[in-house]
Amino acid sequence: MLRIGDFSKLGQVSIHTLRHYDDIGLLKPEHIDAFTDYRYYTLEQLPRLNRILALKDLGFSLEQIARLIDDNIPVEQMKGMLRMRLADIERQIDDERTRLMRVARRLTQIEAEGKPSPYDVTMKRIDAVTLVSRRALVPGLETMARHRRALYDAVYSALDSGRIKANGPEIALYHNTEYTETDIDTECGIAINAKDVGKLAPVPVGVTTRTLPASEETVSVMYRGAMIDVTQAIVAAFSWIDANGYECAQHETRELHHFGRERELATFDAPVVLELQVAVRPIR
Amino acid sequence: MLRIGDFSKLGQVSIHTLRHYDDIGLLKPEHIDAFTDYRYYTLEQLPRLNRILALKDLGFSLEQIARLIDDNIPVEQMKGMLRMRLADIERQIDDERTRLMRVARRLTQIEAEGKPSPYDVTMKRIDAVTLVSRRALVPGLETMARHRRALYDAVYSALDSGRIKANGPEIALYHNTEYTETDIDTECGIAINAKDVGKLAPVPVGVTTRTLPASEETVSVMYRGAMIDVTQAIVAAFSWIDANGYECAQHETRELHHFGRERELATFDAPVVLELQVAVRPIR
DNA sequence: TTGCTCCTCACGTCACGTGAGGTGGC
DNA sequence: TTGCTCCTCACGTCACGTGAGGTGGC
Repeated sequence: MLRIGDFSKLGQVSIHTLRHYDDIGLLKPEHIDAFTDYRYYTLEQLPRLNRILALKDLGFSLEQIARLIDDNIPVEQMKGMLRMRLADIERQIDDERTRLMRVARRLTQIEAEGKPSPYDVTMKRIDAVTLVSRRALVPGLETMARHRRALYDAVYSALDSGRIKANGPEIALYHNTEYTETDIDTECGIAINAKDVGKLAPVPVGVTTRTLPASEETVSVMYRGAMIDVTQAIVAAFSWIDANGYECAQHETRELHHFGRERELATFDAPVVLELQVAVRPIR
Repeated sequence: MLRIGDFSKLGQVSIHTLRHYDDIGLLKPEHIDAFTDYRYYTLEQLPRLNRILALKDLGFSLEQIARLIDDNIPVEQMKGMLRMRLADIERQIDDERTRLMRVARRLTQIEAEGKPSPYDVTMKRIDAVTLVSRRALVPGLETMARHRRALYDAVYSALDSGRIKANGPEIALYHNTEYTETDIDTECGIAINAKDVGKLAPVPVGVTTRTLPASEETVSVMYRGAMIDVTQAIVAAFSWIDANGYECAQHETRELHHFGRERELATFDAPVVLELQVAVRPIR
């Protein structure tokens, strides 16, 4: 009979670990002294301890190990658990590789620009939204504010005449596939509850209703500053997408006006908080 | 001002998470109502939340994130933390790949033999040991027991004449580089305390003292059964080494007699518990 | 008034590590 | 008798999740 200290040396585990395995019933000492409560192990228990450690090495939890060891489980089930483990590890390696790319990209960004980017990119899931909107080609940046005011006016008048309430922030969409400062294909809209679509009376010319699809993988950037400088954040988002092995899944960038209504801004220089979203997918 | 529920929707985090970030001081609400204790956030806090989430995506702990965000830390330090993170992730991917190999190997082993192997392989670190031993070429398995008895007799008589106590189990070493059943190059020894080397009087012919080096990466297999069948466990160990991308670092297999003294065994069929150890290194 | 939202404990997760305070064995 | 080994609580880790039980706001 071995005392816990000797058994722990043979097995290369801490005494505390052995006590823990006793507590959870994974490896009970062969005998416990009734007076001293000393735990006594036998040499024959060493292979069991080794089996536990070997399975722990493979990444199984102690609960899984208990199942793999105690019931002499059927071979098929054992194989099943190993296959699950394989899949888990593969997924985890994939995740870590993604992480690696992101960290590396952040590092090269700092090295290139000398300071960390003010734009932090995250990934989200987004739900589908029912959008009432109007779209137009804006000839240039100078006339942007005026054009968009007209677009939003049309959208809001459609909502008002149907007595429909907005169901989220304003959403502006940019449809150009490349960065441009002329002929900007812009859509201004607002989300409504899908059940309210029927309430829409005859709408102003050019106003349409459609559903923007949900997107499992969406790149999101929070922007805080003047409306007029938002292109910086758009550039940051696309450079992130490019550097991290993604591509656009839909050819549009969404701009969510968390700050409120664009029409109520004094100028395009006023500070706002908005969110850019681009639906993406991994390249191949 | 946004209530916690609205802020949590904008940021795509749970309310509980926001409360947690408040508790640890990572993201304090802009205002807390003195009567209701309601937390109120502002839109301007959204970019900070996003930065937290982005850094969490990179795998930083909340404590690290607090440092990366709060003090406007020097760029060099920021780069340093990113490089550390890179190294951590790379090491983790390596670990997972090792794990993957082990799980895969276990699966193919079961598929090949129809049942799980009775031998569980683990990796250990082992310390250097000072060994008093005698070595001989054993012509065949039939005479193994007799030859080894003679070897151990010589070793024990050396210890006895120097009044030295053993400092661990008996260790038998197999020096053959390949599996063989004839001319087995066998060494039988016992560990002593390094300080006792001087006490050794003139020793029997063939008995020598040397230090077995420590080994960071050692493959270990616990064996329980008859001495005579131990070759099965040796084969299992070497097949594991081969399948998991390792090679032997020293051309010897150690056999640790945890069960006691080989001389006191009635026969080589008696059940014993022993451990096989092979020092290894990753290939390339 | 009825839901809805928010609040503060408090415990659980996972596999132990780290003391605190005390006792048996040689 | 003195170290050494062992014992049982009990709390800490990490980033929250999950109730319990209660209250403010429209």
